[in-house]
Amino acid sequence: MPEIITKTAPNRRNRQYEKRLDSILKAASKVMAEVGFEGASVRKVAAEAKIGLSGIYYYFKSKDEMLFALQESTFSRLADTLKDRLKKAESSKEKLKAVIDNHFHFFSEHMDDLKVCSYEIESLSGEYYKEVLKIRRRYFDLVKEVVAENIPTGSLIDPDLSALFLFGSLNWIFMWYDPKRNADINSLSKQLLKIYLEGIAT
Amino acid sequence: MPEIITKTAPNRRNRQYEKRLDSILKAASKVMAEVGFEGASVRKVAAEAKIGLSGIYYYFKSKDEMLFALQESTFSRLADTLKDRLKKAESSKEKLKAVIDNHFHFFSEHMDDLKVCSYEIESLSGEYYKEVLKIRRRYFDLVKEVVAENIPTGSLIDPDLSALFLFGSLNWIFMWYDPKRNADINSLSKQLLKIYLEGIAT
DNA sequence: CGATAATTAGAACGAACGTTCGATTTAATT
DNA sequence: AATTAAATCGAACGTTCGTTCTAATTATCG
Repeated sequence: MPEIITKTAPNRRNRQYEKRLDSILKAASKVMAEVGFEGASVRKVAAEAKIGLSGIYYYFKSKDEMLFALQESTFSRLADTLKDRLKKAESSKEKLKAVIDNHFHFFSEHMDDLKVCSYEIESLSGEYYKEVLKIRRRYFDLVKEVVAENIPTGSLIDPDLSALFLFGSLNWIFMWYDPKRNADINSLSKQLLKIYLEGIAT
Repeated sequence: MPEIITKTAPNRRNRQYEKRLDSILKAASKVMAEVGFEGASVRKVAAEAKIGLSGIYYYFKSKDEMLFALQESTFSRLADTLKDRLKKAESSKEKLKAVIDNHFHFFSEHMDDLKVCSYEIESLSGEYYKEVLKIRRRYFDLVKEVVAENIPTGSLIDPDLSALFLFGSLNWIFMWYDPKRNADINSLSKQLLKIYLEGIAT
């Protein structure tokens, strides 16, 4: 039963600590996005981060904690940028556009991070798992509310289901998106918004 | 560079061979769905299949081949049931309903198989990877055609993108579906069809 | 039953795994 | 420059990994 307390650096004299930690997380997300959490050995992550194997354990007490830190950091950033965008949106439709835009843009800028977050929840267990679930839940509720606003009153459409289907379209992008081949993100975003609001048959 | 030739059983006198092979594939999909391909050790699969560790290698020459066989078998069945349903459909809309129904029903009956197929493509490499890609491509094209039929002429909607978004909604179900909590499959299917055709805002 | 082939089991291989530890190097403070 | 703490390193630990043997078992056929 791991404790989840953000390691508070004790008055560090060397200011490189945070940067090093970030660079390890970046390496971790790159390796894990490529070969999955189980396949991402601590040795590979260490090599990618240009640090010794044991050096990793100066920053994380276990491989699990590393994944947890990565997920927490990523989801926090994703939710923060969404909240910012939502503030600026003035209609329900604009809010929905903000959700889709934010997700796709965040994806295009942090593919590895988001991929790991999307596919490696079940690799966590115990307290780590529960905590990440809570963070995800908050993000989901945020989106669900926006979705609900776009469903006319009296409609038979279920907001929960709709939001889940939307998440599917948003996250499945990992399976096919190729920066070289595919259209720009804004075009993707526009198309999904149109389909999700009006359907393909209109 | 592995050869991909379906092992032709040489006039077996013991008819248990096929059943044993199926039981191993079933065990493999169960374990892999739970802990992923990397996490699914051959020992765990063997234990689940109630066979000795080395017994596995009588049926498969490597762990990779096991995953390949599982994916090939699953996708073949999925595509076959879809083709059957499409034959019976009489309108474009009914065809689309067939696609969604088929996918969700296949999911509910073979969750483990489909989960592994959805998330473990990249675990394959070389010839195995290429071959599975071809099979997936065929299935995708099948669906894309149905999607395209449902897009009015002159519409700005891109069939490829639409199909990909649909696949997202269909496959993301792994992330949230709980047989105990969620509504029945038919209800899910209906909702997605409605949303996908008409949007949430109508 | 005896022969033959199909199937399983057990032990072993080197390699890679996550983690720990003590020693060493680097940087900041006096 | 000396001291102290932060940061890194290399070696080693016990396990587990995928795979390969050879021997034993089982089922089928003459």
